[in-house]
Amino acid sequence: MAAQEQVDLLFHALADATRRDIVMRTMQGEHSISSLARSYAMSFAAVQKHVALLERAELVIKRRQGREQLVRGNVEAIRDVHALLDQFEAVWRSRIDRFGEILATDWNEGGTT
Amino acid sequence: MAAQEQVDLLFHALADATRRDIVMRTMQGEHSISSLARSYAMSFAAVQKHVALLERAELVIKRRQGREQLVRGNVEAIRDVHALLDQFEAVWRSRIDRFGEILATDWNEGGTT
DNA sequence: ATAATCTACAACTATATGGTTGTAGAAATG
DNA sequence: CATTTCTACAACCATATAGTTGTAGATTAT
Repeated sequence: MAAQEQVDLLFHALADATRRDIVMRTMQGEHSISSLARSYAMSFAAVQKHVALLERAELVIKRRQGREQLVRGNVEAIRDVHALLDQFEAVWRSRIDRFGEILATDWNEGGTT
Repeated sequence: MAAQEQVDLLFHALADATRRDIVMRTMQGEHSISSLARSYAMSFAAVQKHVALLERAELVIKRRQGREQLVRGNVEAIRDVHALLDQFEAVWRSRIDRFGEILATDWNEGGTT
């Protein structure tokens, strides 16, 4: 899969509150799909679809233990997204540097809100 | 709009290569919708839809200048996404701290790759 | 004044997505 | 061994999305 498609998938996977919650829970510790499914007001199959999408986005990793699949969050993928956002910010910063807009530094840049 | 819906929108807006490119270009400097549209192999109306979605996600800001709308990137929204990702990483870190897995610290944590 | 450019949106189409129900196999439990 | 639990996926439906074409008004250029 091309890099851009993987990036599409990463952001798309996080564009849903249920999936974000699954990632958050599995960052804390491993969960089976059934135990995850018990937390959401939707069918088991729906949760399973969410987990499958998260796996394709490499935001979670599954490992089988007997009849159960245990799911754990993958912090490396979060760091990948982080790095992409850093690129956006770097472009914005280079714009300020280029124009040398002194007023720009008055924009609460990284400061108090 | 609820906070979670806005987060959905933010990640969804970034889940498309064309929209990411629009954000990147407008982080560098203001562009009219027409000048943006000339960069992509799709209709003007399609690009306009993308810009509208980015505006709803607050990733870009529009200002009218005569008959043109000038679009500029909004780094604050990028920082909002950043902060969300930091929360995921914080949860992952607290898991490591809780278990006190010494081996975990050998995982190139924040170090050389 | 007229033509060109820019923008906005409606209506449409094809595809993708989110969730459900149903079926079925593997493993754990009693 | 029988039952229960867990998982995987197909087929379906309703809704959302991505892009197109067409129409129209506002602004700028000639």
